[in-house]
Amino acid sequence: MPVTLVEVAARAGVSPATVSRVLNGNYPVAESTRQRVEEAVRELDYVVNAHARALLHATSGIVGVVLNDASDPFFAGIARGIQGAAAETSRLSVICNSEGDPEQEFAFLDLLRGHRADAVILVGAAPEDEEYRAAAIARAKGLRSSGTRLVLCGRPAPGDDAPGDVVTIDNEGGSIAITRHLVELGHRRIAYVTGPDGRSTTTARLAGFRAALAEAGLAVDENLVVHGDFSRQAGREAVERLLAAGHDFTAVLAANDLVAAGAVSALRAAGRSIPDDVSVAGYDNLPTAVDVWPNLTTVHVPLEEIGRKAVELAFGPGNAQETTVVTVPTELVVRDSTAGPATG
Amino acid sequence: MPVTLVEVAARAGVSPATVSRVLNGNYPVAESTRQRVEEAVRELDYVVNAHARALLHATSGIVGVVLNDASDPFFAGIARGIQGAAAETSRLSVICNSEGDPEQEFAFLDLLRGHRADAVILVGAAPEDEEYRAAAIARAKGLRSSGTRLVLCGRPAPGDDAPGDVVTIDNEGGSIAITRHLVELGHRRIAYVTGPDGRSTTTARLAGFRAALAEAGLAVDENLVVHGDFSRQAGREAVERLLAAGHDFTAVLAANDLVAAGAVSALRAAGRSIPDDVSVAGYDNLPTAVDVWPNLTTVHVPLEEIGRKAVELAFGPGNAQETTVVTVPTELVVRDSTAGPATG
DNA sequence: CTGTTAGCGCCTTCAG
DNA sequence: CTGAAGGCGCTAACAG
Repeated sequence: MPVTLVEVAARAGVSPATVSRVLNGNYPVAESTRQRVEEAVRELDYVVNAHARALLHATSGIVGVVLNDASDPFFAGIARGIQGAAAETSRLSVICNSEGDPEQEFAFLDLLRGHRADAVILVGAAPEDEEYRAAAIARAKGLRSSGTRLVLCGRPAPGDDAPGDVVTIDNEGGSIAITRHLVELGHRRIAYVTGPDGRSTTTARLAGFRAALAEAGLAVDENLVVHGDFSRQAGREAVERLLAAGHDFTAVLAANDLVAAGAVSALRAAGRSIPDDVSVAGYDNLPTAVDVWPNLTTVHVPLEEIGRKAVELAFGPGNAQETTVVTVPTELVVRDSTAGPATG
Repeated sequence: MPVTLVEVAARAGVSPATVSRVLNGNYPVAESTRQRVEEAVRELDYVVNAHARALLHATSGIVGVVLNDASDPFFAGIARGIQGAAAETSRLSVICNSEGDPEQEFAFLDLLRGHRADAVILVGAAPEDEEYRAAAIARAKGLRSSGTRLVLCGRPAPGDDAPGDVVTIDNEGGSIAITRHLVELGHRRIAYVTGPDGRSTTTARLAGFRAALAEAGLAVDENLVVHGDFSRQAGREAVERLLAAGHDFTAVLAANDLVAAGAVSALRAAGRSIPDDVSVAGYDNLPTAVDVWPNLTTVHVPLEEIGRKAVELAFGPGNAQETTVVTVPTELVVRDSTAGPATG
């Protein structure tokens, strides 16, 4: 049904080859011919068929972004950076929500491979089990053999031999910084509401927490370490459980700002004032961190920059076999939700 | 570079057609042959070329989503609904951020047309000027002539003759409801921080505000109507300006929850307590509405449902010339940020 | 049940 | 500078 190049050629009274040359502009065409063709294009409202073109070039101009959930501000921030950078190379970004389900993730990877994506950027923490790792490596190899570049974003490489560049976040460093901040304020009993178990991000942030406490000569009370996912609700429920169990703590460190926001509601509902009774700290410095009252102390993660970096790696010069690993730094942001513990 | 169907055929010792039949499964093939083919596919790690396929079918299995900014929770919510519904019809969603720039929006529309998208869903308020309208209608016709379905989401149809189904939000109704709520609480001097000027959503919500006040026999003080965009910062700045100008008001109605969150910070910074000194109400019932303290009274907009509806319309039976318009209802959600004005 | 043939829409030689 | 021809990878007839 759509207009084809042949029809344009007929209308302009030239051969299809000439139309193609005008369209691509990379070949000499007489000015008068060009004008006639351009007019025909306009009159017929012709748009080239991207598939026919992709079939010839074995490339598609699309960048696949596979992430858990684009409505989560963490992923949204990275996706935003990717889109911006991809658009600058005039490529279309395709965002795919895997809902954190490895099966869906792999399905999207195959789909994207079928579409001959120029690059696929896989965003977010990875499951840490062996089976997943093996499958991920296989997928990575498959993508490369199809000529699709792969960049991992916010997760470590699945293995040394796996192809694909990597943009990781200094999660452990940020976690150390914010834990130190609490310790320096005088907190000794700090609750930690982590992300989902067995995910690389969770592990790294938790490791930072433990490292900072160890450094200060403080023991970790395992009763105060609660698992959840990266949602408000998880934060709320975790703190409710902690409170119900009668555990004693003067600060809550959360896996991210959403969790922290949930923690804040739970504490407030229990009549604890923040930061006077309990300090709360988040992670990621999501936009909502300043909606929460008091504004959250958190760790800034340069989300958009991470996305841009990923695109840079995908299409940068290091187009070869080597895999580049970039680690973006994080930075402590002190706001109003943390203070010294109540004396006594 | 990628493996082709012909190579698979050679490996399995059959003809390309047979491989195709195995792959598509819609044609009888001997069990033994099928197994040999499947093995070859596995060994070679073959994935069909989606472009070659699309070239035959004149369809691509992709749904284009064009919106201002996927990291904005309003758009993220709708996009989420679209993705879910599109996935159920095993179609890939392509999200494109236009940054609210009509030119980019049109560029994406053309791009998507070139990719022979099965449908394009255009999300968000539209500029209200004539020039844009004309261009939008032209694009809509172009898409239809290429066999791409168009659905408008959160905006009215550009014209009676423009093709494309529409999912609109009852913005005016929601605005009336929340304004009435404030009036019933006893507020008489209500500030309104609107969205960007000349956008359909802004106009509808403002109209609702005016209608509800008129209904109550109240005059609108134009000094209290301030324009901004749909951001926290706009909310903060608008309220700062209102305060600086010494205007007197007992409630702030915001264009959306982000703006309301900004308004809350500005008020708090000025030492006003909410809702005791000033009531604040938002719109959209974004996730962050419950991060703000006090939790925001707002108007619920069923974002995901809107997205799902849009996909339904795109691929539903009403596949014909007619354009369907669906208006989704909104609902008042009363939380803690609104109360009666301080007496005196 | 399986192979052969033609062609989707475009671009890229190769001639003219 | 322009046209004709072949083929990218796949599938839908048409034979067998």
